Amino acid sequence: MARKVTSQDVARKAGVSQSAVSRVFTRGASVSPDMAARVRSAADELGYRPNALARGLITGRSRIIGLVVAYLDNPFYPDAIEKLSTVLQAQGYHLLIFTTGKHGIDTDRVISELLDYQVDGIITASINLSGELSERCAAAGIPVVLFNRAIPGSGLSAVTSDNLTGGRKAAEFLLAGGHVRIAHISGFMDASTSRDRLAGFRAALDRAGAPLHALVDGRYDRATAAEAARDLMARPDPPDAIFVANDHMALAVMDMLRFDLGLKVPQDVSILGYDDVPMAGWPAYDLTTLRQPTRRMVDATVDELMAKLDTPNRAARRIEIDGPLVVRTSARIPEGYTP
Amino acid sequence: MARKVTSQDVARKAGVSQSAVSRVFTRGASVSPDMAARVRSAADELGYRPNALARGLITGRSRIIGLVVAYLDNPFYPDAIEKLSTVLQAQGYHLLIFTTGKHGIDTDRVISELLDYQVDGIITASINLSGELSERCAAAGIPVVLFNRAIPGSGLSAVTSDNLTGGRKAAEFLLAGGHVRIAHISGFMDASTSRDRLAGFRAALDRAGAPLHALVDGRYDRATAAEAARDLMARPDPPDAIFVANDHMALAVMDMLRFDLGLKVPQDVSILGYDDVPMAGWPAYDLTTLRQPTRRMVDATVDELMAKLDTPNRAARRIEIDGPLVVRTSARIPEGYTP
DNA sequence: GTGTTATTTGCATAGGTATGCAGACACATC
DNA sequence: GATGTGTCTGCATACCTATGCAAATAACAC
Repeated sequence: MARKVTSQDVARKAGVSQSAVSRVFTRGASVSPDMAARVRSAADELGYRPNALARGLITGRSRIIGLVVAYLDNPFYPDAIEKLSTVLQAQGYHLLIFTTGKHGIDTDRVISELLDYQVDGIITASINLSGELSERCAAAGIPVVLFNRAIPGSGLSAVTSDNLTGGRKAAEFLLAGGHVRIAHISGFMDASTSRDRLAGFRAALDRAGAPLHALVDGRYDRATAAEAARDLMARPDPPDAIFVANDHMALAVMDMLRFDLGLKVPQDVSILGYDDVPMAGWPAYDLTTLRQPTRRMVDATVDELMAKLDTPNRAARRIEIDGPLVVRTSARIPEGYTP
Repeated sequence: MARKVTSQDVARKAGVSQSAVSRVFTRGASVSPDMAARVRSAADELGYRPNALARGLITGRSRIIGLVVAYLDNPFYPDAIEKLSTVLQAQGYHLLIFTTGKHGIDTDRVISELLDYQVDGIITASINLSGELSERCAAAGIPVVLFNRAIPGSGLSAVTSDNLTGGRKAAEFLLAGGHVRIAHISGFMDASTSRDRLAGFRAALDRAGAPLHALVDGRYDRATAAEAARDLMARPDPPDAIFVANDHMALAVMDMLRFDLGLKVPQDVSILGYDDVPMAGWPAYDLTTLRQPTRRMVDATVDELMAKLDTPNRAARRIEIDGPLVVRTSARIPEGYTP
């Protein structure tokens, strides 16, 4: 186990001071070309690289971003995380993962650990951290950006798709398709995402004078959503269309309808999802769904985080990114429909 | 932005030395109950927690594990990562993510960054890091465990399922089912995982005197695998069974067979996968597959890493975990089959 | 009382880097 | 030659915590 090579070692070898070595590796510092060359050659020879921990300690910037995530079984998140990591990496930041477990237990402990590592910023995904998150992070001066969720009144920046509009588009598409008993399987109601999708959906139905035929909470969980679908179809007046709050549940619903209940999609029931995860495009499902533009959401998240890092007291921003309805075959297509 | 509260502040407030504060937060250090109480109360009041960076700097242990990952679109990985993170978190470690991109570009840069952060250990997943990884990490004294891949002769510990046996079980099941033209769509051959699955598969066929009817490289990629399947079926003598090297590809193959070619699974072709990802159990696919026991693989990975942390010059271990064949309906079930 | 051992505490330093400050130097200007 | 301007460089210190060492205290036996 070779002893770690430090800037001292390099300095000695190059016959300069430790400060000089440091300056060579700090961009924006004043160094003569001659010295830079000497130092770099010595550093290469010894295999020296600055210690990120020591650097973070003194600069007060760790270049670590905490990512808090509850679960990864909805494939929307792995995709987003991969992109997040790549984009941040290109800017010299890295993601430190914190998992809260499905039921958001131990939020308190997670936040503490997050702060222990002196993270420069925090991104949360698939998660609802209570008010204490915002307070403690604000107290520590750490910027937070919520990804795919918003907490109104929390003073935290948030990036989502335009869920209200998405909900509206869903309703309009189903109405145009001539559906009359339109149901919704929602995500849990503590999530702004669920509330907004429902609100937009409901508003558009109202505007058309159509009732929301039924509303069930699917809790963003496959099993729950499948049960909800079974219950809906067992009613005396089953729906002829179901808007499901995300693809992950929508696929479970389709499985339930087709394989357990022997129904045809979309002939018997139209299904609409939300997210456009890769599987939605697979022929076995071919799910009509509202796309969340992951790429743009990720870029916006990182931009917002970087902006907050540069400008500490910047006001929180609420960023909503519009995504298209991706028409496939799981929902009846209105006559003469053009996108 | 509140100034950071340090052990000095706590010491002052509690009327003790900084060392005392440190000792209270270092388990195994000698402190009187009286002082511990005083310090803790002062710390709570000020909201003090030890700075992990400073601590890492002096102890030489950052409690950060680097996770190197190429891609997350195969759902086997998000699942594993979530579990890895949870298990490590319980032991006071956290995962710092490094993505290499699909084509393993920039491996060199990734390793450098990894070392910059003074990670205590490294776990790689879905990735083939060349010999330089092992060399540089060995030089720096950082333990490495490969997850779901092995590099023979590299001297690195590796945890996989028992791929040889898995391949064998696949062949035996297909043979018992009476198949005679048995093909394989493999992963890329740089991966030990692919090679072992194929080797086990081939060995069992040989032993039974059956030929491997066809072999194509699917590169662990959906599109490539689907094309491979199309090509196979376009031959004058198409296979009656295909063993696909992972579920991710197997599902694409099933889609291709059923929706593009109008074939029936398993009546026209039997399909076998590998992994048992959640989707394999969904009724739309109901894929017969070899389970990789994620939970046990993750536990073994973490155990091995911790062991290497405790015993620096420990010999590398190669851990293979047996998983069952999960029989569903995508492959013909042999007469009188019992598991 | 002395002596012995165990426990607790503070002092001082180390760990690896960044940076304010002042000195050194070169060069130009008058 | 004196003064000013600008560029480099080294010194010394700070960031925050852990820990070896020695001093102080306590506990105990005789």
